[in-house]
Amino acid sequence: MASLKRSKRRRSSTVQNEIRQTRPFRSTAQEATIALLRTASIVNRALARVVEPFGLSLAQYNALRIIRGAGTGGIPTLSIRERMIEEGTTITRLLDKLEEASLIRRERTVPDRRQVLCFVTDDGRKLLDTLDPLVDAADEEAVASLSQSELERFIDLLSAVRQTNAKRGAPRSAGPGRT
Amino acid sequence: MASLKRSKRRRSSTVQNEIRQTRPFRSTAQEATIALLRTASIVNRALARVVEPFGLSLAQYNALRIIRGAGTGGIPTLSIRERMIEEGTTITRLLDKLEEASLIRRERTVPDRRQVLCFVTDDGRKLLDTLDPLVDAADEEAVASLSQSELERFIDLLSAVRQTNAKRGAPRSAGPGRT
DNA sequence: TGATAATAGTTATCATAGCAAGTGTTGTCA
DNA sequence: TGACAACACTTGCTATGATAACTATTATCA
Repeated sequence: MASLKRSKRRRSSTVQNEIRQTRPFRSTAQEATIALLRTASIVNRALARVVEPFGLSLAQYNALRIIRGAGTGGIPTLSIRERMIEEGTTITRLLDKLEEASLIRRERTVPDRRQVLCFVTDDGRKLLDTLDPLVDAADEEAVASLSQSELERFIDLLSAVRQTNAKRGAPRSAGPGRT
Repeated sequence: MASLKRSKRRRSSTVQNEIRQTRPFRSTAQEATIALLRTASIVNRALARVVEPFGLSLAQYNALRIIRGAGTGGIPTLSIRERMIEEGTTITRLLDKLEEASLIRRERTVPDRRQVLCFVTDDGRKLLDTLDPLVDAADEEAVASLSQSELERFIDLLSAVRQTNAKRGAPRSAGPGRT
């Protein structure tokens, strides 16, 4: 995967060619947001196609991984939601499905009976063991056109964009939840 | 909006802090795809909130803009779909809504009665005239943390990612449809 | 200790996305 | 010219996401 030669790239944009808009983008900012959304949509579907044959949506797979990542102590429902890619999503039904499929198990906590802790089951762990290498490969493929340094630059730029938008609009929990 | 000082940024990742995963990302590629999806999700919702008060989803707004962009000649239904951010989406019902709201009008073409041309109405144009500056502002805000040169770099990187993924997975029409 | 607020989830509602199958129209070609 | 393929949507179905309202439990504090 040779890194792209784009050192002298003309500022006439590829998204514009792809979308074939009659008039040019009204601003570079607009071009960037559209490129971002479009790219994410494409990558999202590519990844979704990897896990769907196993009966999971991408969101379910991510939730399952988050639950496994929490270890033997389990993780409360809302903590999962905070860590999901889509932050606002309704987590309960997603977990219902995972529980129906015996991939996780849930139980109310002892001192605080409001909380529900989630644990991955052996079945869940087994499924993840199967899926992880496939998803890893898909991740690599998705960004295969970027060199390692481009990748890091890419991550930095994305972080910067998130940081501006995290303040207003997508409030995240403040305190450092334990993990 | 001064561009961020990140010249010597440590490679310990912000997404990782945000998502507070117990174990680190398994690869830079994984970190990048998650950062991409998460960032897009945040920006998507920020933009959606701008147009929703006007009764439009972001997808509807985009479709409406595409139709307007086609000019007085109109644009066939499937050409709209090709240019949408979400490529696979079912466009018919989306257009139904726009037509119900009198923002567009549709008619079968004369020689080829399979096609349905879409035109923006005066109401639609008026609504866009109201929305455009708001969306423009939201676009600028979404990427406000990036300098102009960072923006262009960002767009380049996104283009590169799309190009790898466009081949397999998200087949786009080949020929240059007229516009 | 009893009212009120804050937490942690759950449920309801509605709109949209994704996929697949169906319909009507045109093109191709024996 | 008649069958079959290709095209341009359209419709049905299921699942997911966004919001908001609701329930149960715990914390606060006069």
